[in-house]
Amino acid sequence: MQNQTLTQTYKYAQCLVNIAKMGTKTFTYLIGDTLADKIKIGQAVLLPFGKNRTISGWVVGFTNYIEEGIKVKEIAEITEAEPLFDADYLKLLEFVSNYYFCELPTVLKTAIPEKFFEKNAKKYREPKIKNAIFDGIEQTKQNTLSPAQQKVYEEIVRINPKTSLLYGITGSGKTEIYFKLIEKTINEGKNVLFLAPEIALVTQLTMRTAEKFGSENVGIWHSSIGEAEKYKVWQNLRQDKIKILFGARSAVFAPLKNIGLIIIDESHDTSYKQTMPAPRYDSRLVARKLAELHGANAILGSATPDISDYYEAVNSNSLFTLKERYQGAELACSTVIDMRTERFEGNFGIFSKYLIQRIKETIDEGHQVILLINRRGFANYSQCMSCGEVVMCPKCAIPLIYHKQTNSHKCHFCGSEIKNLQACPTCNTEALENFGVGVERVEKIAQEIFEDYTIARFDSDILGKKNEHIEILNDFKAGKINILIGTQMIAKGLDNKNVTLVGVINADLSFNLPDYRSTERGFSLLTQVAGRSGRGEDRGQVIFQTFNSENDYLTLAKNQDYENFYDTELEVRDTLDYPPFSKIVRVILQSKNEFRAEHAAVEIANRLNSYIEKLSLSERLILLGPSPCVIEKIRTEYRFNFLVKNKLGDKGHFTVLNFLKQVILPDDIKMIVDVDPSDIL
DNA sequence: AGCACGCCGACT
DNA sequence: GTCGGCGTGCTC
Repeated sequence: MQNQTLTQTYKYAQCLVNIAKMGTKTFTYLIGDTLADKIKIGQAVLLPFGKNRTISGWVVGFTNYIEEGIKVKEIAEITEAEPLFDADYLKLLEFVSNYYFCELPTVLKTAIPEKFFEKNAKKYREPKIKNAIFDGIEQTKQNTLSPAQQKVYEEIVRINPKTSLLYGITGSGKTEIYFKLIEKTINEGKNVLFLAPEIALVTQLTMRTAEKFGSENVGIWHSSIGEAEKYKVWQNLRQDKIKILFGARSAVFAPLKNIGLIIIDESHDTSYKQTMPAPRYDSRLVARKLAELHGANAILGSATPDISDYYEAVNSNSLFTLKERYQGAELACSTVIDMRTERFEGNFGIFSKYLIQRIKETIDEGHQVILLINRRGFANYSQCMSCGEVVMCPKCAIPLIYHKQTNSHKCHFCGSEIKNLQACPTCNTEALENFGVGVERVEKIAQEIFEDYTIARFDSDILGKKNEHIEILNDFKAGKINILIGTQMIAKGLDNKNVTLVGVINADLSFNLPDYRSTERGFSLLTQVAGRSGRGEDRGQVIFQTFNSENDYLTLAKNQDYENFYDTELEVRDTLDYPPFSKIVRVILQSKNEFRAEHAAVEIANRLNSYIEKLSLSERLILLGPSPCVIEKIRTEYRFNFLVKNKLGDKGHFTVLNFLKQVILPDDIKMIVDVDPSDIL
């Protein structure tokens, strides 16, 4: 890519055009005399295109060379005085485009506010923005670090790896270390990017940071920030007016300047990876690339690190460990309750006698309870007691799940909803029964058992109502709610010192998905939710209910023993050639026609296989499949997939992608390439 | 994405 | 003969 300061010596600009189907192809335009010293990389421009058409585009390079037979046109005008991004930023987008197998304009669309894509960029009006979350915030004094925190902080500074992994058990006070590092970075005159896995956590952290560093220095960037505000923040970032930027996944693309430190909190969280739509990027990897471009440091922090991150840290002397809880709190003690014994003794309910007793005792002592049931809705599936059919989504190959709150059957994949379903869709008999346990059923039964206590539910179905989830969390923190029942959403970030009991209604749910990462996710979820208990002065307890008390992973989660979990899991990954011993590229072929999807998958997999054989790379590029996806149909599209396990690093990666690049498919078959997939359902 | 060019069927 | 169907291909 050409140096943007040398524009005067170039006659032509290479431009990306704002037309999705044109892909990454660039078009060469003449730079007119009036624009000669103004056009830089990242400039938004209007371009004459075809007959009688003007479209918007972006300058991505310069040249003096014109291919034969091409009649160049001249750039019509500049739509934004300042360039939107610089050459380094473009490198970041190109990295995403190349590594994640998607066109550059697709990456650009994810990265850049919509405002910059409007057909004929209109005059920009100053948006009215009220930063409500900063209201009433005043700067407060710094907290001091505990000796353990101080030691880790000093180690990180001394060893100074490009990427560090801060492994600290739940409640060990990783945030205090982040703040100390932020302070150091800012004192050195550099800026900080702070990523958190979801918006609620971003908001919490932003408030804490604004208190410490002043709200004028802090910015926010995530998908719920309005377009007008994003535009404004973008300009502020380009003018280097923001020192600390907080955000979720997409914030890696915010044009923060002069970055000295990138923090990725709860780095094990799968929401850092975008699965739909393309670009299917992992913001953790992009963040590391960004750090490299800025010469910055990156810090990953987690109580349950991603297996691959931990492996890498162990093998590169960049692992930093916090093993004690902050301010002397102890880890919760754990109890496993075997629900088979419970049934044998005549209790067929979803609450064990012990859990019921402990819930009552805990609340009567003035403490609070969290119950985890990792399943939305009321039940697991609805079955007709007349014909035996399970009610399925009309578009997807998964059961519809009854939701009591809305009196509807919902598909948890495509979101389609059937209201007030009385009779079986197959035989039309009114004999539907709900089987299995979801969060709504737990709520209903809890209301019956604990009728004197206040109970609230917290799951993604209440997120629709604007502020309800914030209100519930505030009420819970204020002690107005005795029992909070929720899905995995309650496992993240809740820091309520009065919670001393966490009950996991069905600990088995987390381990049994047909996916190589399901044990990792299950262990992480159980450890994280256990970490919500006993964060104050009083020791906490976690109760795991299970039908499979011999499950080794449950025992490891019970003991909150990440290191042993890591050793166990690493061995499994090694034998099966899964990450970190390989990198995975997943290829999905989908079509409304089942046979054609399957045929395409078989065809492409076969051709890829012989391609790999021809290059004598079969030992290190291992194909798995093709086979129907675990979820065989989504939104009426049939899905087949195969995996490529790559043990050859970048060379293997681009060998596979280069092969896939030249695959041509008919319109009715789509190919989805998911690099480093977060699940393989 | 648009828009032109192009090569076959049914109409005044 | 010619009006118009939308398949194919190009746009710096």
